[in-house]
Amino acid sequence: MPAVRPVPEPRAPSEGAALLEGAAPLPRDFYARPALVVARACIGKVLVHTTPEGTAAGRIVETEAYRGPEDLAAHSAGGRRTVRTEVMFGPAGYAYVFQLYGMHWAFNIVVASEGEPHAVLIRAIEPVIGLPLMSRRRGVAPGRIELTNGPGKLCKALGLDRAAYGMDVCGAQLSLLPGAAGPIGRSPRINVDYAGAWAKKPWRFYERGNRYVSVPPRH
DNA sequence: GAATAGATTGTCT
DNA sequence: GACAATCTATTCT
Repeated sequence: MPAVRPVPEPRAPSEGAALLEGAAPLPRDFYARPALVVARACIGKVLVHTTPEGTAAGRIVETEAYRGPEDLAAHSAGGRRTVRTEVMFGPAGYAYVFQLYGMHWAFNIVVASEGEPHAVLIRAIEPVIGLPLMSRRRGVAPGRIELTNGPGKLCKALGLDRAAYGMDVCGAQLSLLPGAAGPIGRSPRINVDYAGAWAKKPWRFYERGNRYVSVPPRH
């Protein structure tokens, strides 16, 4: 028996399909709120991305808030405004996608008000729709947590890359759908040790007990 | 289970 | 030219 974290079963495909039919995307004002509020509110919501290959979606189970220019862990630290960070300075509800380590992509949603370069990083999802598509993109069997338990992995699974930079997250191709969350935990953000005191802030949110959370929280 | 190294490229100094 | 909001395979214990 593998080691033990509580294991919610993945939603049945029928449940996912029903979810897709009924729900309207969360409106832009969902994102136009403080970063910590949105980061927490995103837990349990369903991130959906549709491409010519098909639709894939998952429940968000882990997020992090980034709040430049003060936050030294943010790419917008110190008000740094470049081609890469530009979208963060615009209105809420658009995608900030960046590449890291030369080969992985990470997906964020711009939040707060225009001119405030804040974003919420989506770090892990629990697959809900398009399991075969995600499995094919990742080269990982459906049902394995390695499908989507990390920022780079979920981007690959959902087909999110540079093409999604600046994309509207309130649109037909890319959106969040309503969803409920279980108990929510907090911890410091992952791999931002370079940010000094800012690295210690408990700005990571996750659904407690969800096996898709990328880095197992202590307790 | 834990620790390590290697992959690989856009972005910024 | 350095390095990154990571992932994987491999090599220990």
